[in-house]
Amino acid sequence: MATIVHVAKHAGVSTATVSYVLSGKRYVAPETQQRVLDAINALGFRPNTLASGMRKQRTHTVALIIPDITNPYYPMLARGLQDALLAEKYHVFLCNTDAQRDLEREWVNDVVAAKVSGIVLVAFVATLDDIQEALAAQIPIVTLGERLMHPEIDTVSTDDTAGAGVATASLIANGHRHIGFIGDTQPGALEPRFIGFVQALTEAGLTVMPEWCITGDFTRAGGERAMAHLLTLPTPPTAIFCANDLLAIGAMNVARQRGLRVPEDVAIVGYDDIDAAAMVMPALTTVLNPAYEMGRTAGELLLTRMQQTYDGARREVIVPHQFIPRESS
Amino acid sequence: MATIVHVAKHAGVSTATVSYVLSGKRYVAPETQQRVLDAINALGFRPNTLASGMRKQRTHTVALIIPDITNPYYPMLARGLQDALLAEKYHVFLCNTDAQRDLEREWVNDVVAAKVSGIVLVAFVATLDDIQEALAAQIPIVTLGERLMHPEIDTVSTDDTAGAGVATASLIANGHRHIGFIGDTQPGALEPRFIGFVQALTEAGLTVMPEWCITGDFTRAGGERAMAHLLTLPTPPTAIFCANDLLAIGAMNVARQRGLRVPEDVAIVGYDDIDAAAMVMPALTTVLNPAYEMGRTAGELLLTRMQQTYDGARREVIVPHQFIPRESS
DNA sequence: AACATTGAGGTAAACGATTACGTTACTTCA
DNA sequence: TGAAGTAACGTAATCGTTTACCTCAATGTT
Repeated sequence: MATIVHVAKHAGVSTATVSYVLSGKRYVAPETQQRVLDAINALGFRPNTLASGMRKQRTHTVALIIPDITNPYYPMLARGLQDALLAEKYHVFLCNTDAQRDLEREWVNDVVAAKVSGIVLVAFVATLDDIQEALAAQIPIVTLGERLMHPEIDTVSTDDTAGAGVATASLIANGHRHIGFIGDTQPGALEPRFIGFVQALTEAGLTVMPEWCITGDFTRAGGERAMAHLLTLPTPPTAIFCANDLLAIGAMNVARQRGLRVPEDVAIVGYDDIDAAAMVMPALTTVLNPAYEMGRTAGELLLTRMQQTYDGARREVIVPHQFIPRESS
Repeated sequence: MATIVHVAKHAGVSTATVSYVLSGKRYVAPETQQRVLDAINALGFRPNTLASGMRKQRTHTVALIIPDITNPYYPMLARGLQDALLAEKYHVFLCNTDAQRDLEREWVNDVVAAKVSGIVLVAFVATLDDIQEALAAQIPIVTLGERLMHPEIDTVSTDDTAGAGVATASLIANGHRHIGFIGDTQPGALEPRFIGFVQALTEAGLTVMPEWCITGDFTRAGGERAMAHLLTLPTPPTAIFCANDLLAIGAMNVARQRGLRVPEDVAIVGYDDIDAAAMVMPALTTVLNPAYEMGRTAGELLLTRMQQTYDGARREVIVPHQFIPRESS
């Protein structure tokens, strides 16, 4: 493999000059530049990123730390991030934490040691304490969601409360008065969707019925169980807002198995707009969780920090949600 | 940040000794070992992977080069790979090629320059010529699918021909005699599924009707178009084998919109078992394309090469498919 | 003519771990 | 008792770039 030394020899200049024509960090006479470029081509030289990373203590790599790439939400996020970074040729490191705190912490420390140039973190349980090393190493971080607040951490998030509000309001606008909820009612990452649901009902002058608000575990099976339970009630709701599409699809399947028509007998709205949402019948009304857009935005924020074109105060960008009416409501 | 020099000073030994207790590559007296370990803890030392990579010309990182992480098949693959590599603490680099040849080539060269320890490649269009640099650099490669044959490249694949055969045979066993195909009938990555289809029909003494074999473009819309076309035929098939689930779901949706019952009026079988397959109604009969298993296997093969516990001849492992009967057939 | 300035590019010290060679102090045994 | 062997560890070159300092010649200034 040709190194910068070989190139320098071949072009009759010093290694410094080669390095400078590559980086453009100082003026090099046009003819000299050409000689160097020719030498590079002739030898098929490729800079050794390791050596360069070692010197600069940065690797032109971004770590994407997420719970699980297998969750249909994250591939989109990953793609958005990559597309944003592509132009500047950053690579991306993929880290699955399974939403476990020790793994989240471990990965952060790991990628700090690996001298990544930036980190995109989807933290489910980590606290500021867990990312101390990254902060100390001055590595730019962007978090998704609002769990981690810090003056030097940019965050991109969605206004899930508003999204859930719009979804619920659409049910109300369709004439429903008995509206249930399947999802997480406890403080946590998905709580805003419950809050938006409650707000929409309250604003419409409707009361929230606790027995219609079921905690499911965000899987299709969870949705099935929750729906089965709701249908045992003397007066089940006529419409249900589910905190994600998996729950909604599970609920819908159970409803139809019991002979109920969707949306005539029971209307169902989901959240996220996963692939399957458009494929089921009836197609699921839902709220698009703009994963791609969030990934891209995170990448853009990160880029400005990594390239030092911005180093001001914390930024928070909120990517708009989008209501997607289909057939299930 | 503490370096190995600090640790050495703190423990009163040389850097060599520190390095050796870390790697275990030569005997160090137990008490000395303990002193070093204590120093490491006291200083919070973490080896600089860049420095080590530079010296060893390997980075303990594996590149996963795939067309598109957004395609629901690949996240599973990625996870399988990661899980296999986790124990040995290899990282994974994610590279999307969009199945474009120049990108495939570019990424291979890129990760070679980045001195990855291994490559998992899902090549759609690349030829041996495109991965020349990786071969020259002696970097272990595992390819998925049988496109790239080379004495030093292990490959893991599935027997799609057999899988398609089983799926088609199940249709025949159910009494169908008029069986159609939606997918790719041309030489290419998914051709084996067509071949398996043809073989199954032939073995059962049935003839393949060209007008029932439609080329779709592997999306749901493609499936819809193909099915719409089939239904214009004077005698449409009573069963259809689709080369992937997206096609099958599209086909199924169109059939039901036209008032046909699935599977009574037309039976449908897909391939891959994507998430949505279990969620649609009726749930789709399909063949599991064992992405996770393939990723894990690829990881295992790679590990043996990277750790030099194997350096023999080319290995090819075929991960078994699995027929998943559900409601659509 | 003496000095300052500018343009172009060279020198060599980092960066932090690995490892091929040594070295030193004990044992062992003829 | 001295040569050979061994246990335990140290020295310093090396990997390939980057970049803080220099250097040198040519030009400009008074």
